[in-house]
Amino acid sequence: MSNSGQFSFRKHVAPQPSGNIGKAERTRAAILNAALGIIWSHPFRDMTVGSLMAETGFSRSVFYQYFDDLHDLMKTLLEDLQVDIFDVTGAWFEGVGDPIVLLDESLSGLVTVCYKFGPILRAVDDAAATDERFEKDWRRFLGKFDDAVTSRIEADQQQDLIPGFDARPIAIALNRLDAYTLINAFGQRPRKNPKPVNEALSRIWIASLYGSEWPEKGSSNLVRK
Amino acid sequence: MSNSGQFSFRKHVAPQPSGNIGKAERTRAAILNAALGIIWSHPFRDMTVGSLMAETGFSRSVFYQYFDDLHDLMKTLLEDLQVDIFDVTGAWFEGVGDPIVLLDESLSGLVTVCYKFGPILRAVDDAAATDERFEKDWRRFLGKFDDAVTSRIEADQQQDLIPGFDARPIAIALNRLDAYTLINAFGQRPRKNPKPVNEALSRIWIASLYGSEWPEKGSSNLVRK
DNA sequence: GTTTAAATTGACAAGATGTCAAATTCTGGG
DNA sequence: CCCAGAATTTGACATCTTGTCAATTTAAAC
Repeated sequence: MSNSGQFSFRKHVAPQPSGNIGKAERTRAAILNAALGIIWSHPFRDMTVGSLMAETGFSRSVFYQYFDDLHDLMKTLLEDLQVDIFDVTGAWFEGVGDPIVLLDESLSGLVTVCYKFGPILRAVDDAAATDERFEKDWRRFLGKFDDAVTSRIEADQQQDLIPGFDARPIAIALNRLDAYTLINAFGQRPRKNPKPVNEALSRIWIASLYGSEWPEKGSSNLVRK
Repeated sequence: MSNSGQFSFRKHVAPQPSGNIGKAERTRAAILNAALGIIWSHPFRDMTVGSLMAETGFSRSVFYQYFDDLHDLMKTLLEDLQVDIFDVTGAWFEGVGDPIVLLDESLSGLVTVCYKFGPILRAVDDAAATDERFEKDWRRFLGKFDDAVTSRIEADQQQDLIPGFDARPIAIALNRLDAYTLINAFGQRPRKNPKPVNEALSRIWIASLYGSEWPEKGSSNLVRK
């Protein structure tokens, strides 16, 4: 899905013995494209195998030749999304340079990708609610980020760039912040303006991790009146 | 749902002309209790009208005498939850006293309630994915918090307790942080330990809103090596 | 061109939903 | 105590969606 939106699934088209492209691969790609088309303008709950295959012109049973069910199809979409997202957020995770600058870069990359693929992200989350196996896939996806963020925080803590709190709960919380703020903002059209979203996420991440001064509970200078 | 868990739906039981309780009310309550019982140990997707009514001993069609569909039932559960949550988070919203202390109180109240009713919260979110009308209810619910938090932030900004950023995007982001961190932690058993969750949320909210020192991008004292 | 494997189809059984008319059970007035 | 009317409950039905299968059509290799 590194291409720009709805159509053409080069990624899924395996090379053919001859220079030609197999019918099967073309059919599979057509189904995936039809799915994207639906997801872009309708919630996941409105996509049935029937409505999906109607878009393609093939009969309904063809679907089952290529996918186990709709959630299996969503898994493919999620895998593509995962590549794009890890690509674009790599900077901070690798961590060479000013961590605040890197974090800012990673977040704005994330916002850009999710702005582009917001409806897919939303469909993935919706689909996870209705299928046990796919829910696990979605959790695994989020879990990878939880691990990566936890590691990054712990590394920076060892250098005293980040105060020494329990990293994992914060990592989990910040990832849920991202995922659901982005789904809320870009999950359906009309999508919100990405700028304020980006600023909000940056502010919260940076304040939580690198904001150096920690007000004490009851610190007098913050008491009203 | 101010009572402690699965059973007894006094709230839904209307007073009777005579001291007695109508059969209808009892049936309705039995259905709601059965729903809670299911939600506590199974994901929402496994609850069908059939499985639900099997628990009650009534026939499946009785369900439709009392609710339009499962989402209509979930709406009732959400409404109860909403009361409990607004109850317990009121402190910071009203805002008389040290705002950091108040915020901390509100958050720990929220954690307590969600620890108690986590599976319901999760079921509500899952249910929202499968029904248009109920999704709107869930959004309205979150929206009320978005409004309340935005107001509170703006009020504190006017007193220079909080820096003058665009309040609404931050409010939305922080509410998604809460909702989905809590669903993740307490939405299914075994629930996580509430203490670290509470600490993580407090840290993030307080740092984002009242953390006074804001590191600049590229500030040299944070560059590695 | 024929053969063999892949791709596609239509028909089917199972499970869930929401509706309805009919049957049963309550309730209050005589 | 009994009965009429209302409230409650039931079983059967039509519809939709899903996933499977055997049969048929189409494409590729020899």
